[in-house]
Amino acid sequence: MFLSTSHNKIDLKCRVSIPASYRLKLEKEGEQLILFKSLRFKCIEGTTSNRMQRYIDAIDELDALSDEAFILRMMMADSFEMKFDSGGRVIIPEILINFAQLNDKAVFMGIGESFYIWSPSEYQNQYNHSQKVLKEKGPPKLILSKKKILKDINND
Amino acid sequence: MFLSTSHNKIDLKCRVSIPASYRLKLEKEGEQLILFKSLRFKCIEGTTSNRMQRYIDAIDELDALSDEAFILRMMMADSFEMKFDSGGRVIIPEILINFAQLNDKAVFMGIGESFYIWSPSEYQNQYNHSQKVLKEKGPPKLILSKKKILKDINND
DNA sequence: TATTAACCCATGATATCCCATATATATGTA
DNA sequence: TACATATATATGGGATATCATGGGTTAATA
Repeated sequence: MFLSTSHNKIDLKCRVSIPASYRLKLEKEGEQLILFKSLRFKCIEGTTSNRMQRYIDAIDELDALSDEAFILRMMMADSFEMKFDSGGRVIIPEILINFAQLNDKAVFMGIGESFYIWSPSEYQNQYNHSQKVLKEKGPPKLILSKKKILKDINND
Repeated sequence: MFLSTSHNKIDLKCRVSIPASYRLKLEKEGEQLILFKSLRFKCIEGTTSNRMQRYIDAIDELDALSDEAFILRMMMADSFEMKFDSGGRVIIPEILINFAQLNDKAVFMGIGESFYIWSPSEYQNQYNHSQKVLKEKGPPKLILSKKKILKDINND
């Protein structure tokens, strides 16, 4: 799983170290790293090639002319397979740098099956927002049982 | 997987570089590159010979006189097996150039199992449309199929 | 013979590789 | 606890390879 948060530097060649724990997960599973534009936030999302393959499979199951299929195709087009150098770094494509408005610092935020890469300021915004929601609404109820998760999924 | 987007030049000899990452995928799988008229959009579609073979197989399973079979056969008729030069370029057949209204620039858009080749202006239209849909409808709530997510949950 | 594809080599930009160094984390010892 | 040492991780920079592109020469075709 991709967990924990770290702040790494982006150098002049647009290289950035992927946190070692993330690399370890990828290596253990023999997976490639895919980076793409988040559909939800102004950040880059990272995940495994295996998971990306499942998005691709999902395209074939949709009406090819539907909006969903369209958005999925665009997501593929904004995705990149990363190569690591010997120091565990990747070069972030310019398109993604611009999209997430990254400069010289990147905040890695592990969220389980994938992770986000934020600019420090955008990360701070999101963090503040979540703290505010937490204060106003209280902590979310954790749904741990499978039965409840299934129910949620089927009610969406 | 065919991923990411790149804008390459079409030279006076109608040669264009196929993005290196696409070539790598084809090479790794020992596949030929097939180009054909998209059935849905005003663009060229590229895929592997293997996937094209599956289209061909699918025709045999259809009613031989059906419209579907007819359309698929038309697609075959306008399909071309590409040969690479030493620099990783192909010569795009004139029929396809005209169909997609290509001029001196081609936009390669990877969508997983295949990729599109657009004229810059048509690509821009498609891109704008997807951004509009994304803004209006938000990201698809559940992109992965329920079946697969249930499977994930039960495997955890 | 005219046209076009196939093949060859050149070039600038940029990614990749390699090695050195700094920083951080963990471990051992007093 | 405090400090020293070891290990792993992150970062910097220069050499090398690869990519996209241009252009010329030969081979096929019709």
